[in-house]
Amino acid sequence: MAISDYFTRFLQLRDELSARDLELLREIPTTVRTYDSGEEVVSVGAHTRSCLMVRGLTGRVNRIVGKADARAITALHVPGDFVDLHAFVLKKLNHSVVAFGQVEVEFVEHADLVRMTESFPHLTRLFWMTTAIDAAIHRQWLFASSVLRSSAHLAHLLCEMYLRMEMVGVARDYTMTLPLLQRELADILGYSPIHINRAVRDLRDRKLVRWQAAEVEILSWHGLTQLARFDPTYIEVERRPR
Amino acid sequence: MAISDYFTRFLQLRDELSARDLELLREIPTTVRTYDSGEEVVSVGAHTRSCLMVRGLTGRVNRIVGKADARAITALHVPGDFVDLHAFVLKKLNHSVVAFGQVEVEFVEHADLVRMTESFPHLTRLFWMTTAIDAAIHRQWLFASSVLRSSAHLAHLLCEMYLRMEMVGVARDYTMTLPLLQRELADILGYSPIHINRAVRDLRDRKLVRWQAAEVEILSWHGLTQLARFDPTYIEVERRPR
DNA sequence: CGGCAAATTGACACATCTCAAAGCCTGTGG
DNA sequence: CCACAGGCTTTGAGATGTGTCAATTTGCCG
Repeated sequence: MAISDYFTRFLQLRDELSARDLELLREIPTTVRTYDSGEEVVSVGAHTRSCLMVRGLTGRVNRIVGKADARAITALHVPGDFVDLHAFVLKKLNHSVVAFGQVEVEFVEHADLVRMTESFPHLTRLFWMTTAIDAAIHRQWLFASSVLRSSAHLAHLLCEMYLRMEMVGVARDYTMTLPLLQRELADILGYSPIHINRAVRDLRDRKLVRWQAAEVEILSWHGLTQLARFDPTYIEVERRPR
Repeated sequence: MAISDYFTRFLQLRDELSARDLELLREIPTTVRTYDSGEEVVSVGAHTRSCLMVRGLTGRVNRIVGKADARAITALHVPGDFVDLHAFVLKKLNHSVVAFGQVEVEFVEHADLVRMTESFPHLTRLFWMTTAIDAAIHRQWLFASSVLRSSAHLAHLLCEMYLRMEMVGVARDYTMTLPLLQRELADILGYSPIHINRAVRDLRDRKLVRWQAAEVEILSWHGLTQLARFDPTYIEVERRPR
C-alpha cells in the first residue's frame, strides 16, 4: 500500500507538491492495520516505524511513573495526521498512542524515511513541518490551559478539533464525531470528569453546541470561537514554499 | 562567526557527529547579537532566520488576540537551544521570543539551512530532532500542568531547568541562575503571581530549595524530583544513531 | 427485563484567584 | 550618608473555580 490521500491533502494545504513529490509519496510502502477502541496503537519505548491516521481518532497518553491512575492525553490525531512521526528522529517515545473508537492506521518503516531524507530534501522539510505543526498545537494547548477556564477551555478544544477535521474532510456542516468519554476529555484538559460534565452542560446552556454521545454539533461557531478566544493561525494552513 | 559549541554539545549528547558533520556545522555562518532583559529577540510573524542561544535565558511568549494582558510563556530556552528553529519549516510564528536577563544569541539564515537540507541528511535529521525535543518538552509541560498542583508543578520546572542547564554546562552543584520574576513564573505555569509566591514559600518551607532573587539552589534533588514526579527521559539524552 | 458503564446532579472540601496592604530591595538625588 | 521612589515580594482575607464523594439517572446491550 501507499501513503493515504489524507496526508497528501494535509501537505498540499501547506505547500505545493511537484509531480515528483507526489510520485515519491506514492512509492513509500505502508502496512495498514485497524484497532478497536481502547487498543494501544503505539506503545511506550523504542520504535522502527511510525503511523499515519487513516480513519478514526487516536490520542497520545502520558502516564505517570509509579502511580497507576494519573494520566494525561497530550495530543489528539485525526485522519491525515502523522501520529508519531517524531519517533523517527527521537527513536524512543515516553508516551503511548491509543485508539478512541475504531481506528485505521498505516505504518511507515523508518528505514524508508531514512531513504527519503537521503535524497529528497523538499519532502523531508515537509515531514519536518508536520512535526512542527504538532508542536505548535502543543503550545496552543499550553496557552489554553494557562489562560482559559473550563468551559472556554473545552470550547477551544472543540474549535480546534472541528477545524482540523473539517480541513481534511472528515467533518462538515459544523458537525463532527468525537468518540471521547468525559473521563477522556478530563485527561485531555486536565480537569476531573465531573467538572468536564459541568463544562459540557454550560456550553449546552449557552446554546453553543448540541452534544449527544459522540456526535457534536456546533450551533454557533462565532459564539464558540469567541468564548474560546480561538485564533486558528497556529494550525498553519497557508500555502508557502518550504 | 560559526555555530556555538553549546549547540554542538547538545547534538553530541544525542548522536555521534562525524568529522564532516563538525566541519559543516562550523561552516554555517551566524550573526551574533545581545539583548537586554525584556527585549524581543524574535517577533510574531514571518521570518527568514532562526536563533540559537549562547548566553542567558529566553522564553516564547504567546499573547491573546485582542486582550492586552493575558499571556502565556510556552517554552524556556537555555544556551545550546535552537530557540526558533521550527520557524525554518513553519515560516511564520504566532509567538514572540523575549530575553530574561541579558542574552546573547546567534542568528542563522534559513537560506543556509536550506542548503544544509539539500546535501546533508544526517545533520538535517539532527536539526529535526532538536525541534522534536522541544515538542517533547511541551508535552511534558502539558502533562505537568494537568497532573501536578502548584508546588509540585513549580518543582517540576526547577528540575527540568536545572537538568537542561547542567547538561550544557551552565549550571552545576545544584545551583543555577534563573532570572525570572514571579510574575513570569506565573505566566509559565499558569498561576497568579501570588500563588507562585506561595508555591515558592512551600518549597522553601520543605527545605527543598534555597531561592534568593535569581539564584536557585536545590537542597534536595531527591526530594524535589519526588515531589514533582520528575522523570527526565523526555529530555532525550541517549546517544543513538539518528 | 436486568445489568453495567457512562452521564448527571448535589453538597462540601480544597485549590487558586483577586484585591488590598505591607515589607523589602535597589537605584537615585539631595 | 540619608530619604525617597518604584518595582518586586510577601502576607491576609474573601470570592471563585475545581476536586471529591456519593447517589441518581440515562442509555445501551445482553
